[in-house]
Amino acid sequence: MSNKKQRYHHGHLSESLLQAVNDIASQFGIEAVTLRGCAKHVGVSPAAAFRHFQDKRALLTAFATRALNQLADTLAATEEKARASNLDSFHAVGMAYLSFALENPALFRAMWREETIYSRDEDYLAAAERLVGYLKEGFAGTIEDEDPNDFSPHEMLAWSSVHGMANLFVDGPVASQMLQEQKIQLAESVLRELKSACSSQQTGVR
Amino acid sequence: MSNKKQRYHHGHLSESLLQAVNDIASQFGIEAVTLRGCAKHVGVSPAAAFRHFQDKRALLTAFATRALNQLADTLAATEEKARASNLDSFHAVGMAYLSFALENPALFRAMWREETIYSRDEDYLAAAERLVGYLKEGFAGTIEDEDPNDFSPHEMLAWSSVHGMANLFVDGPVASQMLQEQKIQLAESVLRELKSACSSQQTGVR
DNA sequence: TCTAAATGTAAACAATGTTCACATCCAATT
DNA sequence: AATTGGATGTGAACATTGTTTACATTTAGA
Repeated sequence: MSNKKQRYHHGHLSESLLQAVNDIASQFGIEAVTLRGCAKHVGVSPAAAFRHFQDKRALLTAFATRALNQLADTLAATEEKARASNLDSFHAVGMAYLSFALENPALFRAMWREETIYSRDEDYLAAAERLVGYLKEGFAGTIEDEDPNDFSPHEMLAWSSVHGMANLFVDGPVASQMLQEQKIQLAESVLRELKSACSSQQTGVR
Repeated sequence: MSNKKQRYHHGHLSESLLQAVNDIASQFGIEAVTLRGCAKHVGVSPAAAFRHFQDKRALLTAFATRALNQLADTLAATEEKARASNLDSFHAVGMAYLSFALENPALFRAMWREETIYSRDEDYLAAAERLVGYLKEGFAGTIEDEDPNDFSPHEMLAWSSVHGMANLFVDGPVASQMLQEQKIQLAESVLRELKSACSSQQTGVR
């Protein structure tokens, strides 16, 4: 009778539902995430989810938001560590971005999938803004930042490369034909090339 | 009484279904594509689709395959034209890739979405192989190609940048904050930076 | 012309997202 | 402490979707 499972109220349902999304998406892919599946995974009735999320789409939006924040956290920590250790923060941040995608493909896929989320959602937008900010900062460590409100070609090149490589490593023909180890090595080389490309004629860095 | 619509047999159903996917995906997004919706759009019963495609997933696979081939066609034509006109084929192919994504977001999104297709499908793999081949060729026009069976850092950098930029232009925060025109201009600049990065013979930085 | 294969239809099923009326719990006020 | 209102969870129901099955129609070739 003292079975914890029997409690009528869950306590942390919205949190647990997000965890369920993560578990299921990690194991079977985002397409396999189902509201009823998440509810069952948590041990709750399907309708309960609607007390915490307006929609399935809202749930996925929250999931994407959390993914963005998680990545931003990682990048922030990485940058700080690199800066403290006097290392190449550009390289470190780029590799952190890639590692995140490789280690959390489900999160990475969910982040920008605008068709399955409410991309106008306030929290989502804030998280996206924050991530973009960190990226600009992180890359600005080695790239001149002419206009902080706009993308310079160098900035765009840097982010595009890292983002594109992450995508190609997670989905696409490259993904299935290379081992994790090889991907990381290739990424290291590419980032070195990229850095020399981005820091070439740089005017001034603090 | 000679109403065409009344014919029992459609004639080009599989082709029409793919067109329906394109129409619906272009207008409402891939997530909105539904087997029944496609059938209705074509004026046929839902079950009819299963005479031509084993699955919804098989239909989407065929759609992705066609997208890959369409992009490969475009790139091939672009490269040939550029080469004939003695233009910068690297730049031309890169821009063609980006334009395709911008003009056909539905096709571009479908291409590599491994979770919604049978990525082991024979035709799909062949189309992917073909596209990758054209990319390597196109980029090989200005990039040294050490090993045609492997990605050199330069090749990977080139494809990653273009692919990443395309993704950021179609999905993500950049997508909604820039006009088509600005995107293209930025892409031009980035490609110029990229080319000087890729064509410089600086082997082994550091 | 006749028949078999190809192609389409209607009806049915399970799974999913979603809603609604009701049940249970928690916390603040009396 | 008892009460009560709001928050949270349940079960039943519904429309939609993917999919299968048995049957209907057409087409092509012997």
